[in-house]
Amino acid sequence: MRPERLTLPNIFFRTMRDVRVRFAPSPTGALHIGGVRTALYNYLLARQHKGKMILRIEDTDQGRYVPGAEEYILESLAWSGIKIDEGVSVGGPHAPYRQSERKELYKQYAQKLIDEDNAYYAFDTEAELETMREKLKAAGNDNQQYGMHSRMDMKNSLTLPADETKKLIDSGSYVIRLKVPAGQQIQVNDLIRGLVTVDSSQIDDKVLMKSDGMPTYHLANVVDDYLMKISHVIRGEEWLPSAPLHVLLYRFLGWEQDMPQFAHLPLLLKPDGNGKLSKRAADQMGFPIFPLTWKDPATGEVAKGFKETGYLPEALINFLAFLGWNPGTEQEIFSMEDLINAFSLERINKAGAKFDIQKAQWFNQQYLKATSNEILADQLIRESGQSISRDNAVKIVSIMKERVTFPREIWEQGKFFFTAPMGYDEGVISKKWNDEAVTVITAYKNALTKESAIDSTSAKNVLESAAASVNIGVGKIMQALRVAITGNGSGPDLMMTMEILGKEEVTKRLDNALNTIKVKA
RNA sequence: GGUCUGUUCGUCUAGGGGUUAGGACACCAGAUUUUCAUUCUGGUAACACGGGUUCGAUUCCCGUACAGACUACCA
Repeated sequence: MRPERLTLPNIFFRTMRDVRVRFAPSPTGALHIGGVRTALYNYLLARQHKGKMILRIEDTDQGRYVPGAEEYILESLAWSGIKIDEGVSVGGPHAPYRQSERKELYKQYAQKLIDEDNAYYAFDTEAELETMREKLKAAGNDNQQYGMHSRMDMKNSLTLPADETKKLIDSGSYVIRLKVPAGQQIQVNDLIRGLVTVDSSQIDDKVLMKSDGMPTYHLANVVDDYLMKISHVIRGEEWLPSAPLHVLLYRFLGWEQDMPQFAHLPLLLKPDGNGKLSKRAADQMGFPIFPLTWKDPATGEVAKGFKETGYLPEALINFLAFLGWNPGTEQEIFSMEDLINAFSLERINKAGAKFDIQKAQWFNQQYLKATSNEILADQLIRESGQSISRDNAVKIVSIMKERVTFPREIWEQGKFFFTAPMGYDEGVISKKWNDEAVTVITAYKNALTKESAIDSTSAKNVLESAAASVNIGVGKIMQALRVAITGNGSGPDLMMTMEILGKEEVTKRLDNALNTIKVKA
């Protein structure tokens, strides 16, 4: 039996409460593919329960703000098919949704914590903090943190006389730290991992308000989740260690009854070795890590996205959904609609998932094959820049799409549909371009000239009779014929290729091949 | 180092006290195909280790190992 992850009251609680989830990235660069998955799981839960998906921008670190990142996040989610019900760009009842614009809001909650002796002012310099850590380390202390073992040795409103404290506060340079109580077992009931218990001695007196007046993630996230009536916090596993701190904050703020449920997602790991998926790892393996192409405004460096690489959003989403979750059936192809119906937090895995780009390619191929010829034909006409009839475009696409992983490969590998070969595959020439081939192809060309037009059937019939007339099997010269027409040793159905090319073009190319390719002695 | 989390084929995973441990990707082989691809069929391949509990453990418990995350006035 699976371990019990939901207690009965929890189930009751969840069904009684409107599902409101949020995706809360910080605009410090391009959205990582793992972030897309986190957003996806949030979205799936929201849609399944007819709830709301909220996008909140966590830009409390002004130093790390990257221009364009927010727009990038919006565009990436839109491309992925993840729709935002409330948040930046769409607004909503809890606006603003950008934390920097909510700055004033957090102060009162920090003040409440101070008033109730659950937080305090601290004035230590960076150097003093460093000294403290070193001292604790030298003394053999296991955790070198600003907390119950060290706070009374530091420069803060707990240790300084009231008048000096006031002076320092008035000077404006201070932080507010949480006063973590001693000897408590803090429990987080994680929907994926079960009950996680941490001793409060392991939690340090985290900074809640920074000296620039901005809240840290911990405060802002708890305040906003409460104010925005978030029902489920679904986020990456890297947040699990700080979840007890957040529980403490909810408790001190008097919001424990309304605290959201937590679900900490397993990490996305790099394909080889260990460690979490990074841009560096992706670069090494030669696959994208961002949904859309991203140009770093600081360095000018460009990172190609999944979209630009040729991934279809539906395929990427399907693939991503299965990294850490599965429906428990043998169905693998899931549309967004299917995912919304089938998704459940209970079936999310605990262990990290390695990012297997080959599986992503397989999904892409499945979705490409399922895409209608008409849609792909329009794309082909647009992207190839060639003037071809829609009829022919549909034919090209229908024989090419089975063979490729990405749509662009249809025209990359089908160049010969538009231009006569500039050269011929050497390997095929040396093996297959012999007297027999020349005999049959010459006979074939002559027979073709007498036809008024060709389609794949007549092309084949004519070829067979031409080959029979010189007593040579068709099979022996097929590759030579292909190379004469396309320049390549392999490709889609040759008869259909000839139909698309038309009689004139085919005979022209055969002539050309007959004239230029020499039979090896 | 400390805290937390995790560990089923190479990868994503199903399963769960007695199973031939299932599927998918990848890989290999065969069939089909004029070639390559597709498609079809088949195959190789896994319960990290050690102790318990039990008639029986891959499944439950405890350890160990390994891995990861966190350990900022970053999120």
